[in-house]
Amino acid sequence: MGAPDAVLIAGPTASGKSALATKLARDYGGAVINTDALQVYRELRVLSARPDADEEKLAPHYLYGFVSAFEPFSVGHWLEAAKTALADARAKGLMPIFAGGTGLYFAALLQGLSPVPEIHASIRVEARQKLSELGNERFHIELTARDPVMGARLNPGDSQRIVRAWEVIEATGQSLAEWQALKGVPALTGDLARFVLKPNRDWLIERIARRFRSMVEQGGLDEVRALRDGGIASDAPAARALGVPQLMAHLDGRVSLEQAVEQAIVETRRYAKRQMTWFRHQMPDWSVIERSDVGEMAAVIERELE
RNA sequence: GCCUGGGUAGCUCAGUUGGUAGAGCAGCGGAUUGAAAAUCCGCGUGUCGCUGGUUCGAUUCCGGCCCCAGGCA
Repeated sequence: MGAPDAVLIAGPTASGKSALATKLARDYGGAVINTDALQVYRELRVLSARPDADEEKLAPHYLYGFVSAFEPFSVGHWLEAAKTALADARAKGLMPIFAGGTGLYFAALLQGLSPVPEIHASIRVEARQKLSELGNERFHIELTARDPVMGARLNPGDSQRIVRAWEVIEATGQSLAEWQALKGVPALTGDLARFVLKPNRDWLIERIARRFRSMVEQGGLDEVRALRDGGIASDAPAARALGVPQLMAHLDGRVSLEQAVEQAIVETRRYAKRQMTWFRHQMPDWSVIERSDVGEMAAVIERELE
């Protein structure tokens, strides 16, 4: 069947995606393109488990640590950057290998995003202020009055989505439901080899705990301290990265380091569970790889690519 | 050895004047369209230490045994 136009590797946190992607990139003359929402942040090398300089030397890497944790960032920004990276890799004759754990980013890549206009920052701020003034229940009632479809679709507790729905109808005069009914344009098409890693759960749980402890030993606290010194907003995406709120609480003297570490490990486990739910239901036709050794995973993929 | 307290969900515990039990945390399942490592929705998963007795019925009452913690020797 020959080489595919691109390889996609999705997997839960700590499943060994990066090492696998790098190995494949070396074996096939490819480039690794980050498909993870947090590994884009420059300031979070350790805590986001970003490949280090040595690993990046083994093969070309795109979209790792390329934005500031203090700047606004979202799927849309990532998708634009991914298109550029994809074109660049192809121009250099490198096989694009998308690797990461963010299901939404893969969805955006493969299906595109609905063409919702950019919402001005002032409206976004206003929406959030309104939510905190009114509280979820009343905010949701108000949203429903203006946008019955989204009001019915969303749960009042779902702060992130009710705010989004509100700001969209406020800024565009149209329901987010109408916008989302307009399909996006896929950014990546062609012959795609798609794989989702599904490690043994006990193995993954063990690895998550071990990895987080080593992150703390390798400077994780310093990264959090830097974010804090920089005055990062507590609702900024990078401030919500796994481990950051917990270590921040420790730096503020509210919990012991051990408590912070344990809590961060629990949160990471939950995240892995959510990721696996996404992969199971949103990516039903991807090839599942149940091995967890990098060499074995690569062998499975290489066999499929023959 | 004796005394006291305790053995109930993965953990910490509550409770049943006798009708096979429920909270928190953990866990499990699900949703997911521009902050997604986010945000949200749903679900108790159990030899009530073991063993006899009383009883229509025992996790609950009584006896014996085992285990844990503390105290006295």
